[in-house]
Amino acid sequence: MSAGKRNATATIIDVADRAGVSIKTVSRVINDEPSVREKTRDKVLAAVKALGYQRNVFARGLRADRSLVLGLLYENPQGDYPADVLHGALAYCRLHGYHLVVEVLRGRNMGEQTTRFLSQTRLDGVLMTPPVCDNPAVLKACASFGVPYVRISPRKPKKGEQYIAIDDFAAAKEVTEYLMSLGHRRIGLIKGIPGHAATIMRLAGYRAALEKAGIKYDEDLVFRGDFHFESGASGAEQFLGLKDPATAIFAGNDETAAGALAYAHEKGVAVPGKLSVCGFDGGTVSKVVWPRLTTVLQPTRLLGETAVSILINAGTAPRASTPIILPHKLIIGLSTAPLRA
Amino acid sequence: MSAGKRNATATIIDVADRAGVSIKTVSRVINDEPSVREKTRDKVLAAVKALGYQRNVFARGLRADRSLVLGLLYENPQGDYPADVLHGALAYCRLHGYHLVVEVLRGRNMGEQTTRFLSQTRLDGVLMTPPVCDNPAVLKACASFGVPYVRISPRKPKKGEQYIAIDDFAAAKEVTEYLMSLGHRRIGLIKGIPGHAATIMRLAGYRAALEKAGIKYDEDLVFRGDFHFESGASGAEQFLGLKDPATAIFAGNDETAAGALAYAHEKGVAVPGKLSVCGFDGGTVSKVVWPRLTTVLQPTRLLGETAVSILINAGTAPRASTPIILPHKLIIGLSTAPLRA
DNA sequence: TTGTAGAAAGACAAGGTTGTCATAAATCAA
DNA sequence: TTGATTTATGACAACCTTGTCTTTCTACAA
Repeated sequence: MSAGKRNATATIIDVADRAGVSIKTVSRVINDEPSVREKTRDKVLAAVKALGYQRNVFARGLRADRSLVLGLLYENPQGDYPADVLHGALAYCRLHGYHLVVEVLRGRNMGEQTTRFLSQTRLDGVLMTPPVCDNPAVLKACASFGVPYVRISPRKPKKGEQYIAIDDFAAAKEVTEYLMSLGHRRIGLIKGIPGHAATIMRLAGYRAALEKAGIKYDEDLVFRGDFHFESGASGAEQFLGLKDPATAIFAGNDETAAGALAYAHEKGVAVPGKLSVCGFDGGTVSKVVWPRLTTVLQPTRLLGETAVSILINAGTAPRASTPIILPHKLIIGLSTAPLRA
Repeated sequence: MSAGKRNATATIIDVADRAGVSIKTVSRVINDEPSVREKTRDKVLAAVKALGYQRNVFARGLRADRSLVLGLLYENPQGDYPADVLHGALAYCRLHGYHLVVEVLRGRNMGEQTTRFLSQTRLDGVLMTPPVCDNPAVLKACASFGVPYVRISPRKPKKGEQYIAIDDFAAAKEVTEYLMSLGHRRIGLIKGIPGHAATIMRLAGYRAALEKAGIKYDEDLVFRGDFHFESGASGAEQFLGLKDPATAIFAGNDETAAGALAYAHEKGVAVPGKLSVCGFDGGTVSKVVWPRLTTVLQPTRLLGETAVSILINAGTAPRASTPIILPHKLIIGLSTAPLRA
């Protein structure tokens, strides 16, 4: 605790006095502007160091209309995904002198929430994860404030927009093909929340893999989940109760897979002996369950880092309008095994 | 993306012009100061609304030396704990017009990192979780900036300091007593990272419970863990390999418990049939493993909320110097069962 | 009516920085 | 050396609020 008046920090004027130059020259040195003699620069830097001078962010922000602060918007605060994005973003921010303020958007009026958020903090940019990044009101709010944003895994990328994503389609196809390579033909898919880009693309990848292998798409083997544990158990229940039951389950994410796993344990169905289970995400959940999950490792931290790098370099770098697709990786765990006849 | 100039927002001058009053009067209305006629207030508010005026945070911060921004410092970005604290804090912040900027401190020079952080962002307060909150350099840095802070579960509370914590001692005692009530006498304890307040207090609670029950403290039944999955497996290995093996394991946290669980599954030791396992935290991990863990639910979000409330009310409320101990709760899962002879 | 107290409103400065423009110094060519 | 050109530096305004102090208005008592 210990309240108390903020320490009087040295101002640019103090530095100028001590260095025997004008404040403008100090400003030039601090901002790495040209037209400063080396000798002068040294004098100023010495004074800065001696006084422990730190630029006042408010004054700077007021004058320059730049805050050096970015925002991170997301909806669901649970799980590793948002936290990892946050920490990736944070790491890159720190490296470049930026800071990050986070905001969780909830409920119906996300547009208003965004407006309030943006008007209260003058952010230099915003990054957002699904499903917030697919909310038109949120995007509109950003646009109306003229705040640049980068979307992570958006559902419908706008033309010319630079966004970041992984190839959910390819990843899901890989998983499905991997399961088929183990001999599985009856593969149950537990979908994620309807409408999510990930849900849609992963379903498409799953279907593409089946089709390529000449396996007929069976609606009984698709369960409408919600990325949560319980839906994994429900999905497993459906798939295992079929006349021709599934021998493998591809869950929408790790948590769902954990649910399926738990149901199997409950019913005495051996994993991976009688049932193979795959997850998606590669976070903590996939590592703490038993048996350790076969899953797709998303480069979640990297998503955050890259998003921030785009925002920060938006001004300088020539704006490439290509999406950045980051690599995923199929992690073979202990929850999948060859089908036994 | 869509870079571009920030939208020209209305200033206080515009509002004053439109309302036909001076800027100072507008300022008074905005800040809910007295001495404004109701009629005038209405005029001003109408103008504010019409123009969509939003106070410029930089100008305000520059003049008032208050940022309405709080900081959250922590070290280990993994797991539910920091994320939950963050979201609790965030919720309270939003309710009171504050924002939250997060910073992860890593490595040796946390003091310097804190100094840099504080000088770059003019925070109105800082909250921190263990083990950052026990780092003297960090505390010193905060003090030298005159930034008030609240520590969550500090190891050695300073006299008169208002901090927040749960009663780790009592919680650990409860867990141990619960296990003993099931008939267990050989209870292995997997400790957390040495030096952490939680580690120390939980060990003490464990010992106190044993002592009270007249059970001799056995060093073979204490394993030095680190709050991670692997140490759970190692601990279980040690305990189950004893001549007189443990029949129950009390892990330092849920992740460690998951490790113990996995080891047991691996070796075919039935849980809870042959071995009971308890965790600590009550987060996602405890719910996704099978069987669902018996654990201690920490009010993690509430810790964050309460910490922020203390910071925000520090100026106004009469500063109570009592620590705030938030309630924990023993959650009986499916990973514990009576000892079978 | 006059005087007075208190409430309401305003004028002005200050806060620390950066942008614009002007000036001083250094460099170079003739 | 002189004049022209480039480079380095400085003076000053502007950014948008809020704090201090002053002025105006209102209400009420004498």
